[in-house]
Amino acid sequence: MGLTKTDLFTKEQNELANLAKAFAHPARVAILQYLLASNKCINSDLVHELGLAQATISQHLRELKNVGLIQGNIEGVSMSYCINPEKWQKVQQLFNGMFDKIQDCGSGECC
Amino acid sequence: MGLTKTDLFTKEQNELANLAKAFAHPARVAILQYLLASNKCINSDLVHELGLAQATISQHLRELKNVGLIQGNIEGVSMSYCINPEKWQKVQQLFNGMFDKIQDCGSGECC
DNA sequence: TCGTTTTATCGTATTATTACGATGTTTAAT
DNA sequence: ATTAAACATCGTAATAATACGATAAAACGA
Repeated sequence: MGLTKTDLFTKEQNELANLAKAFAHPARVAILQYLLASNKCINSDLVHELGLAQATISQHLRELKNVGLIQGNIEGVSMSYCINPEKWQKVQQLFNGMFDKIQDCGSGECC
Repeated sequence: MGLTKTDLFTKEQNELANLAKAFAHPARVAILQYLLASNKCINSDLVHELGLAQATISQHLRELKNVGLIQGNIEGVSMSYCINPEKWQKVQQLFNGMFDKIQDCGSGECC
């Protein structure tokens, strides 16, 4: 127990869940918002911006990179991160594909 | 340690993260998809549908209910669940508010 | 009333996540 | 060559999440 039974679910369900997991921490949301706002990609002055330890930020960045939401480029001494636009679009489509499936239920309650 | 420092982040960031957490498990994604497809709200024949134990399904349903994504109505012996349309719309807006902030970066790489 | 069905909750074992200090590596500047 | 700055990774402590058996409560039918 304590282990998610991924084999019970479809590829899409697991994929969606994994992507959602990337958004499921306020620090990662903050990092993504920071990247969205600054376009010009950033490294970890996120440490100063967010108030978390350097190792912690690095860990969150790795998770975002592992699901493909961001990408990193070496830039001299520092590591420059930015949103991966292709993946970002895919994520948007995947989530909206689910969001849009809601059916109109007249006025008020559905059940 | 091991405890998320919510006080470091904005209300919106924490809210988005909490909602994302609801989507961050394939069983909950599957439950939501099932509800979206059947509109006519369901109880736990999700147990047979998903292959998880009754207690586990109940736990996932409670989490979805706690964030407001679904609502439950007593219907005789059973409990009938359905999507909460108002919340669903809010979630969609919250996520798209973030998704849409991506800036066009010409062709190819952004950084 | 008695038994059945449905579901919520509790207790608990297992695994995952979060956070950070310490350490090592790489790059640039002096 | 030394020093400093920027990161990633390791190790680890603390906490959260996942899954399920067991149990209890509520509603209905026989």
